[in-house]
Amino acid sequence: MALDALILGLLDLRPMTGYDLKKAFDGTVAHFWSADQSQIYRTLARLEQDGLVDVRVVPQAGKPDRREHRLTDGGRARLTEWLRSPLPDEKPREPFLGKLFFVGREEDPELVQALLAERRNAARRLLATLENLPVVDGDLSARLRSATLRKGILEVQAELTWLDELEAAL
Amino acid sequence: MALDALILGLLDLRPMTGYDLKKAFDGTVAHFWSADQSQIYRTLARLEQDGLVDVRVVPQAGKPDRREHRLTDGGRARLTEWLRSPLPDEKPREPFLGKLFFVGREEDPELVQALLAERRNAARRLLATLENLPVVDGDLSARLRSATLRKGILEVQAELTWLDELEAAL
DNA sequence: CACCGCATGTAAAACGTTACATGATTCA
DNA sequence: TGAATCATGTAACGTTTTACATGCGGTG
Repeated sequence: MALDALILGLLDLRPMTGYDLKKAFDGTVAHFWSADQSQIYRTLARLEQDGLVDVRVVPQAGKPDRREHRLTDGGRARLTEWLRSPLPDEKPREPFLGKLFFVGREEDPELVQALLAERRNAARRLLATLENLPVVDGDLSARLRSATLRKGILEVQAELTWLDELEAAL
Repeated sequence: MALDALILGLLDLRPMTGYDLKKAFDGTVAHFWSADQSQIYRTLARLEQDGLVDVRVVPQAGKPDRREHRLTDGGRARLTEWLRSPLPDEKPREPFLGKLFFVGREEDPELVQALLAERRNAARRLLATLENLPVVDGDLSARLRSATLRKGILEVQAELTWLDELEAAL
């Protein structure tokens, strides 16, 4: 499962609590994956059971104890295995395009405009978010991470261009 | 659920069997949605139970009867409702970017090359598929459908460009 | 005999929503 | 002072998706 591997990958960067992971999903990797809290905690529990991570409880003053998860050797092996496995087929899921594909039947040009406008707003918000994520320049790892971000940005920009073109054509 | 709505949308174009729908998912709408057979049949059964589609059995010579599904008034209403509902948040799921994000830890430039090459092949195949899909020019509906396809094509092309750039930079 | 057209069934894995709990701290 | 937010986590329940297997009557 990809979520397993992504969690392992994040924990390989540094040990984290479930809470930390949630923030990582909402920040660093938001442009290619999302996961909600309960999903993260459940997965973490399973990874622990499977011996891929272990937990160290770190007391804090004035805050709940941190349950820090870190990779075991088995976890590192699992991550490597995933990185070397073939890519799964993509299965796109784009509700926006789904709507656009069928919205013509409503015979309502304003509805089309509204749909495009809604999407444009979402795209702009996303672009702003991505542009605020830190770009670090450094070794191979850092450059690859930046590249994933760059791809996200290019994609949103391409979408905005496409929207311009489409709105002009209608 | 979006799959419900997409099936309703397709059936609104013309009545279809589950089998026809599967082909539609693998062809016409492949660039923004995928569904497997069992999922389609199960969903059709549910839609029928809910009174959103009904079935007419059409005998054929030398082949199993066709179970043609067509929209009821309720089904059309449901489709309209979906088309007018707000867009859900996107939750990206891109295993490729996930791997790229973490693959640096393997300290293996060849592995990176292989990953990019694998992706490039997939992108090229996808581009070929999309370019072979028919583009119809006509009324609003037709133009919107072409636009979804155009977006798919632009996206893959942007990805190929990004791959060029990235490979050159490494 | 393999494949097409057409479907059914079942189980497991994955994902999401909602609610709850607790002790700081910050902000109006 | 009271409300909101942060930091951390648990739990129950429901929905979605995936994977895989099976059946049957043609046709080339």
